Order: sequence, then C-alpha cells, then structure tokens
Amino acid sequence: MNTAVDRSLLKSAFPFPGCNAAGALLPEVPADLERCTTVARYRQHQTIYFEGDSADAICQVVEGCVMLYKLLPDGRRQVVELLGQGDVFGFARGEERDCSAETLTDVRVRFIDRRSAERSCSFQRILARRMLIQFEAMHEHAVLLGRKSAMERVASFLLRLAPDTDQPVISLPMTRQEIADYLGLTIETVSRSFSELKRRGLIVLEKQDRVRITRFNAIEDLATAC
Amino acid sequence: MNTAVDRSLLKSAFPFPGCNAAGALLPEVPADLERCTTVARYRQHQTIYFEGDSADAICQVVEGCVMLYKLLPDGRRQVVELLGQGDVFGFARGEERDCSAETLTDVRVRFIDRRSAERSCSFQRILARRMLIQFEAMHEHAVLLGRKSAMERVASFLLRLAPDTDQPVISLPMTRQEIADYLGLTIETVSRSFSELKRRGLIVLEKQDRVRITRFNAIEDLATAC
DNA sequence: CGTCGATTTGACCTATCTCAATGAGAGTGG
DNA sequence: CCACTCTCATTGAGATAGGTCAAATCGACG
Repeated sequence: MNTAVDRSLLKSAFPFPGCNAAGALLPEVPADLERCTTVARYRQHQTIYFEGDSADAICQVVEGCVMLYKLLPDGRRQVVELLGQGDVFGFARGEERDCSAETLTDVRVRFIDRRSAERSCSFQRILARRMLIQFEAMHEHAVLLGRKSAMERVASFLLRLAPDTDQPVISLPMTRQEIADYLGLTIETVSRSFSELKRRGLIVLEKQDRVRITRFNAIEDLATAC
Repeated sequence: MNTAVDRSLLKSAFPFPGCNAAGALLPEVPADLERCTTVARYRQHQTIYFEGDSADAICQVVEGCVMLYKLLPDGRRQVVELLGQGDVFGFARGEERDCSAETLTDVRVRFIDRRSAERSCSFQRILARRMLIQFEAMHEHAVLLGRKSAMERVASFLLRLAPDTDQPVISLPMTRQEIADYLGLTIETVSRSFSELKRRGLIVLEKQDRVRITRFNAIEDLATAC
C-alpha cells in the first residue's frame, strides 16, 4: 500500500481539499505500525475530539480537511491550524488534547495508538518531518494574526488556498464564520473584505463558496509576502 | 553527562531565563549524536541566524532565552516563538530557515548536524517530543494573537513568565518593543497596559525590567484562561 | 412559494494605533 | 560629582481600522 517513503515531503499543512487530489497519494505509515492503526470516516462539520478529551491516539488526515480550534470561556473561538492530506494532529504533551478537532469536509482519519507510535522509530521520523511543515505554517499564521490588516489576512488566505496561478478557482471548504475564526476577524469584516476585492475586480464570487481569482498579482501585492 | 532521558518532559517552550535554573538541568542529546554536536555561546541581543540562511544544523537552547521572529517587507515584525532551556529550533522544511533567531539573554546553543540528526532514531524521538510542547505553546499564542484584547495579552504574558504564585517577581528578558512584537501590539499599548495594571495595584514595576505580581488572581482573571 | 440559516450591507462606536512630546536610567567624559 | 547624551519607556491627543448591532438580501430546500 505504502510504496514510497518520501511522500512525507509533499507540501501540506495545506487545507484545500482538492490540492493533492490529482495524484490521489495516500499518506505514509510504516509497515510496523500498520496493525496499530484504524481509519475512520467523518462527514463534514463533525467533531473528531474536544479539547480536554484524553489523548490516546495520534491522528493523520488521509483525505479531506480538518481544523483545530480553541475556545475561550466566553465563547470566542480561534482556529489554530488548518490541516489537509497527510498532516498529523492530536498528539499532546500531557494526557489531554489541547484543542478541539472538527472536519471541514468529509474526511478519512487514520488513528495510530500513541504508545505504539512512540515506540516506532520510523513513525517518529515521519512525525518529526510532518511537524516541520506545520511549524512553518503556524509561524506564518502568527505573522498574519499579529501583524496583518484585515485585507492582508484575507488576501493571504486566498493565496494559501489557491493551488496555482493557472488554477485560480477556489472552493472554500469553510463558512464565513470559520474563515473569520481562522483569520482572527469577525464574520462581517471577512465579508466586507471579499466584497471590496470583488468591487476592485480582483476576484469573482462564482458562488458563495467558490472564488475565482482574476488578478493574481494584485492579490499577491495585497497579501504582503505570503 | 546525560543520565536521565525523561528530561525531555520538563516543561518548556517557557522563555523565562531562571525558570529551570534551580535544577540546572542540561537538556538531553543521545550519546550517538554527541560527536556531531557543537555548543556555542552568544551574548544578549545577538542574531543566531537570519530568515533565508541555509539550514544545515538543528539548534537546541542549552541555557538562556531565544526568540524567533519574521519580518514583513515594510519592517513590521512578529515574534513567533519564545524559547527557553531545552527547546529546539532551526529545523526547516526546505533548505532555508523560515525565520530569524535572536538571543534575549546570554545563551548557550547546541548545534546538531541536520543529516546526522535525521539518521538518529533517539534524537528524532526527543525532537518529536519537544515539538509537542512547542506546538501547544504556539496554539496558545495563536489564540492570544487572534482573539485577546491588549489587556488580556499582557496579563497572559505575565502569567506565562511568572514561575509560580509563590515566585511573583519576573525579570523581563525583553524590551517593550520585543514584548509588543510578541504580543502583536505596539510598544505604546504595552506600556499603557503595564501602567494600567500598576494603577489598579495588580503589579509593581520594581525596575523597568522587573515586575512583581501583587494580585495573582486578578491577573489570572484578566488573562481569560491562560 | 415560504422558511431558515448564512451572508451582506449600513451606521455607529471604541480599542488600539499613530504621531509627538516628555521622562527616566545608564554610561561617558570633563 | 555633575552635566550630557543616548536609548528606552511613558504619556497625551487625535485618527482609524475593525468591532458591534441591526436590517436587508440571498440561496438552499421542502
């Protein structure tokens, strides 16, 4: 099933559902862990686990998009990671999950028993390599949250989802509320930013959840170094 | 030199210089990597590397505090991680460092050759475990940047640095500018928040870089779930 | 066609930023 | 020991990006 190991080098921490679809590549799990592994299916907008749940299994996205978020006591929510094919999540320092995990699309998730995973050398290697990718994505996200304007955040977000210049149509797997919670904005500000981009002719909203980037360079300029 | 392995479980991603000083514990490197390892010293406010430098060695803080930051083209800066004893940094997805590393205090850094590290199973294990800790810190940081008010950010920051209720005096290893760049605020807002806390009697500024928390609970309330 | 949830738009408000001035502390040299 | 200077921090006054609240519009679905 898992032929090549370098699959772990695929770009990722990249939440767009179709982004890797072309190759339909399966993420890698070393043979010695195959038997400690389950794959489960989830529908869109289902919760995989909640913050505080006991963390006995490590998870990997086989297919689809997942978001990790944290809640403040008064209900404010921050999406802390967007995950796509191959990304790992659900490992924890202590015994509890430090944030909640919810699906953005229909998803297949592989669960790997935590103790077995800790024993498997090859899995540790894959895990560490994966985490690098997610580290960089989180650094970028911190810059976005700490230092970018609303417009810059939305533009950066679009670029993050735009597969390529020659693939300028994005199917947003997220509601405005989820986008807002990822970008540290309100739903109204996200909406106004989209409208402004539309007014300036940089994007076309083909459907509510379908964006065509018409002037890629202009979006790049707005994003201030994605 | 490295007797116990569980040292890697010590709390960390915790930037306060004196936080682990009591035990004077050295972070762990497996024996098989000892010879691929160098330890270097840096003075306060020295750059270890810049974003874009080639990433040929992984780094670990042996002693002191380090910050990782990214710059936007127009000079805006975001500090993306604060690191203390035992924390690892400088690994990269590609060939280049994704952010810059600068010392906050006098620092000792251990460099581990990247290729050797990738081959060492025990190091991968330590690395993965360390990264978990830093992951959680970064999630917390994203919540702070995306969803907390200025006051909440400053209160959370103080709690992060306060070793304990019975150790209420904090020596800030950072300038106001560095704090502002970590919290996603301006220097003025940080300063005003400190003044407000002082006015309300929750802290005393014994020196510019020395804060005594006088009403711990009140700070905790302000921080909104640290 | 009617209903319901999600999105967009408008009007207003406020937390934080910006710009500018003042103050405090550390180091230097007379 | 006392100016002098330099950097960093504080404070004030005014501007503004983005938040809040409320209303209008859209789109999917029965």
